[in-house]
Amino acid sequence: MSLREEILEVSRELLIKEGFGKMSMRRIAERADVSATSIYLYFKNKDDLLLALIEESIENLKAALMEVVDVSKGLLMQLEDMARAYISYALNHPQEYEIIYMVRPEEMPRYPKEKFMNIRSGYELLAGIISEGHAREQIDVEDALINAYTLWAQLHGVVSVILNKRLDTRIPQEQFIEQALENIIRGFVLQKSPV
Amino acid sequence: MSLREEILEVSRELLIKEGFGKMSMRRIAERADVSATSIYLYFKNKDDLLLALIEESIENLKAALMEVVDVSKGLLMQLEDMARAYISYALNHPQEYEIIYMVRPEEMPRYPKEKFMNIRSGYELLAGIISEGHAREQIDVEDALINAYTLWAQLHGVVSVILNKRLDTRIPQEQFIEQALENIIRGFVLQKSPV
DNA sequence: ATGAAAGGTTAACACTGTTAAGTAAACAGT
DNA sequence: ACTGTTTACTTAACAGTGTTAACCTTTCAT
Repeated sequence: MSLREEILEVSRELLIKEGFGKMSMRRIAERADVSATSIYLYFKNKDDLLLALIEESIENLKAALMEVVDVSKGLLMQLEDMARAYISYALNHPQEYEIIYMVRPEEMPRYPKEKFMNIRSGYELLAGIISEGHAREQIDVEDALINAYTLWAQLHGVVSVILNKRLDTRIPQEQFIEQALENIIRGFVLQKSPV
Repeated sequence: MSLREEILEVSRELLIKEGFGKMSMRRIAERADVSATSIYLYFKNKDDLLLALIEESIENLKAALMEVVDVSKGLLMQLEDMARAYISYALNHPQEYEIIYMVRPEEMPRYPKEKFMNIRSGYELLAGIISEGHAREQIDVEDALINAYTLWAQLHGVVSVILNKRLDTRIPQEQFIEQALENIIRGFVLQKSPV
């Protein structure tokens, strides 16, 4: 295993087990048994390293979504499955999920859009399914890509509130998720033109 | 103006004008013309100061929502107005909005739930309106509070995607917002039992 | 007048990301 | 076999961070 790969592995482990706050260059270096500056031989800076982790996380998230894709199932069912898979992944891998939304383009001007475009590719998967649903005339949406984004955004909001511990203690998490899913799917799917 | 108030004011100005990254204790102190350690006379630590700013921001956000409340308007219209007000506030005061979701309870164990409960009071406003709509039988929801949270979560997701610059460059922001609003409101409002 | 409290200060600790300069081993060309 | 260069790494240092301990003054109450 190359040092670059080891740094990535150690970083990810540190991130997951100890949290983002503990993921410092020196700590990573220590666990990889090299000096802190060696990291800079393989990553331009911490954001660059973070970005590599983000890309891995996006891949994992995408893989988790892909797993539940089942074209035989019909659009509505498929969307719900994906939405549930999205939420499950986020709640089961909180740190991995959260770094995806942690690094900002404006805070790392050295990395222009291209990298973030790549990151966005997760949306394409969703857009593809929506498009397919449209083609099969199960749904009537103006623009599959926009709807993929709104769906994604809504799901992100739901998991974000939970992960940020902003959910009222009076509300059971399960019930919140079910209600949110119901609202989101309904709001999306009823674009189906009345046949 | 007390030093405590001045620290808050300077912090807010620094946060808004220079961004969260530039808001360091020493910089705040410099602008308030005191030593950095003086801040600790009025705030236990940086998170405590941040929490005070968050509370102010929540108040501002709530005030912005209150402004558009118009009970003569009917539930659907009112919800849409509030949703738009929420998005507008977030986009027009990005730094103020973002710190609301920045500090985490688990990262500041010294502040237990009580403070965050207070922060949550913004949701109550929304829940109130939904309850009222329910009372007037304009809507049939099982639990107004849960629905207030799901609505809030979805709105947060929408602004979050925009503020985090995760929106695909192919998608015009305006169009994204309109589509999201449409989906969110529809998903929520069609719980109205068919009369 | 004396003691205590209020409201500040300076110095220091243990961190952080990052850069510059240096070293030691491996390799290539003549 | 002796060069010169590249590769992979290190140490030392800079400038910054949040935070604590210890120390001054000034104000105030008894």
